[in-house]
Amino acid sequence: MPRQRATGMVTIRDIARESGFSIGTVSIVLNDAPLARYMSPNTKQHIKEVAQRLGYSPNQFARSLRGSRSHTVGVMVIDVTDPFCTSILRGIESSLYKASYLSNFADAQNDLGRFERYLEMMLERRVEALIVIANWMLVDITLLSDLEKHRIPTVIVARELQADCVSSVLVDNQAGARMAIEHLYELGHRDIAFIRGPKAIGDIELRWNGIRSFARSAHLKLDPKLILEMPPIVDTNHTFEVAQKLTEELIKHKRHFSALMAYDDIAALGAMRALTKAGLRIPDQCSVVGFDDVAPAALASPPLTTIRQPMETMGSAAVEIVTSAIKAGLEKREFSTSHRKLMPELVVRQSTVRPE
Amino acid sequence: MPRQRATGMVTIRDIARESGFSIGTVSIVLNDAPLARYMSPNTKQHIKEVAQRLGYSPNQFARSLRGSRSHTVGVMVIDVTDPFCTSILRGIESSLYKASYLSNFADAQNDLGRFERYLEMMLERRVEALIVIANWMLVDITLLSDLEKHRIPTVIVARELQADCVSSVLVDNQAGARMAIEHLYELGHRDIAFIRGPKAIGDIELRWNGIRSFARSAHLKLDPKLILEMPPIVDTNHTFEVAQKLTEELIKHKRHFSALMAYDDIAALGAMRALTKAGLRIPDQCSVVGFDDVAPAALASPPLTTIRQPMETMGSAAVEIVTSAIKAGLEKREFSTSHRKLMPELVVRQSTVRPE
DNA sequence: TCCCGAAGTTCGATTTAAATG
DNA sequence: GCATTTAAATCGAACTTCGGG
Repeated sequence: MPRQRATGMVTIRDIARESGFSIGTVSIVLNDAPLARYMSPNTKQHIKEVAQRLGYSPNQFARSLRGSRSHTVGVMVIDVTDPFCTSILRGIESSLYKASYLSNFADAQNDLGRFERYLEMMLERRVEALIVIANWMLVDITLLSDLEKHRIPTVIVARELQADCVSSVLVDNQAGARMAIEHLYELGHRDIAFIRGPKAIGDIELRWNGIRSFARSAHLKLDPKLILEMPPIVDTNHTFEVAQKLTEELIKHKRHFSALMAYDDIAALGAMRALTKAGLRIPDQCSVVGFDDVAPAALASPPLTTIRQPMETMGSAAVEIVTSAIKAGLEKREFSTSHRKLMPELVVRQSTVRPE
Repeated sequence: MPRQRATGMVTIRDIARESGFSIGTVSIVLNDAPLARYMSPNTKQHIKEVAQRLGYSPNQFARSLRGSRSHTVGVMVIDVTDPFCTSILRGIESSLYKASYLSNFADAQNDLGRFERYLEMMLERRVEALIVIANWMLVDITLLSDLEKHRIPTVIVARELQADCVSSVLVDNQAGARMAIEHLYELGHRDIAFIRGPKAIGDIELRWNGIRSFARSAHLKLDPKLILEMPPIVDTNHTFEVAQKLTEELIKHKRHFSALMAYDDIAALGAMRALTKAGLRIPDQCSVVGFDDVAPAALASPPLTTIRQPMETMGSAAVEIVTSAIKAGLEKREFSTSHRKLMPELVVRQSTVRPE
């Protein structure tokens, strides 16, 4: 009785039978293995043709089982809905593609339970590395031990992490914030309001540090009455509304300020809404600066001046780290974790202008 | 010489050796296979303990090779950077998670070459189904034959597709457009400008049809001078600018209109920029309506009235279709492709108001 | 000895048929 | 014969070894 296969897939056996050569020969030819050097061009040509004709596509399960490589990298996004995360994702996928890796994808949806379950699933599938695109969600440390145990190279993008067994890629938040306030200062603004981000998030605190350090060096006084504090824990879905509320209060109290700087773009857009609703014209009556350069920033009216995080580059950097770690692992070399800090960039658009 | 393993993973063999039972027994116990019914509770207990202690995690490659199931679904996004696509993606991932599938992810980046290469990679990895999240990019028909050949259930989300071997999920574009214009009409608008989408995209033409059919039924005259046509092929990255330009021209020609309706949110935001720059107040001097309800729509000032596509639901529907198709395949039942059309919803925000 | 190709082993888990007390 | 357990075949590809000309 002829072999019966459940799947309609054509295997190396079929190629062998059809071409009249043995399985081994076919394997050698199709993989261009060293031994293929000694094979007659006719044989090679013929086998390749048959493979092409039958639409042969090697079974990765078999291959992976044998070689214990999956050619797959796990990519965990804390929130796919966040444009910041997706820009990084774009960079990651782009680089993975060039390196011929495919990704196992997971959207943690800001939920720690999901995060852990997905981690298990990725481990089961033997991903060769893991890239986590963070946002505000605090990533638990158990993650680290799990991965360390299995010797899977891991990178976290967009989050400062003290742990030493996980690599990281992030922007220089402090420098970025400094660039933003410096921009306002050079335009001539002295009465600047701030929306200060949630203190629970280390990265965002760094932005505040950048502001303070510039203020000190420029002898600029920061008026505490102009500093709006976001609650320590904010669901990112509410950033906009909370920022809007804070700004509305500020306006209601008739504080004077000629510019406003927010810890991220969404908060800046929330502030813009409050200003617009109050009848204030941007930028003539109030300049606004954000941080991130997320897509909606450029779509606002007026378009938002902001600090751009090189999101695609961050994604690519993460891939570079894991691919070299994988290579090192294959060659049994040691590979130490790396922590890359990239420079942001000031993008001047129409929401900032010299004060009247 | 004892067995030497490259990976540090513990296998079923280790459990067998450590527990003193055979490989088969261990497998039966750990999988709760039918035969496990006849096994002594002591044996089961013991084996499970050993597995637990050694931290056994079955090798999915081996499992998949044997069972020819990957428990993986391919998800191809034409553009991850598009917030419309990511909302659908959220729905897909959410449902896949519930069904215990993991996804192989690919971002085609609006590039047909990539699309095809990714298709190959997914085939190699034996995804059990494929979900494509479309946008404007025209998906080639070779895709279909490829998948049909391999009997992999496929769904396209957000695109009308004539082919019968691929399922589809999309919104009722015609009804949606009708809801939008009806909203303006009921507010009292009679001089309505339109930004009409690229004609090359069938779905978007349907929106225009919806408008025309309503106009006919309500005896509303559509002034050709108020109809702005997008060029037939627009890179989505330029939708905003092109829409802005068109609107600026309209304003320059001093045409009178009290409302403007765009074929999607990004175009609507482009129009809003043109209006704002011209000093026109929204909505007092001009109401604006979009389509999609993509994130930036709610963040604009004023927030945009629009037609919401149930994006997450669309993603879930796609997963439902493929999971039942997979189930049918396993049970060797026939499963016909389905084409689901979902209803959009009018979301009234502050960009529309009764005309002065 | 050189070249080409065949045969058999391995990877880890599942499952069937068979063997043990 | 029955209740338990196990050896052996299988999945598909890759690599090592071996043999014929």
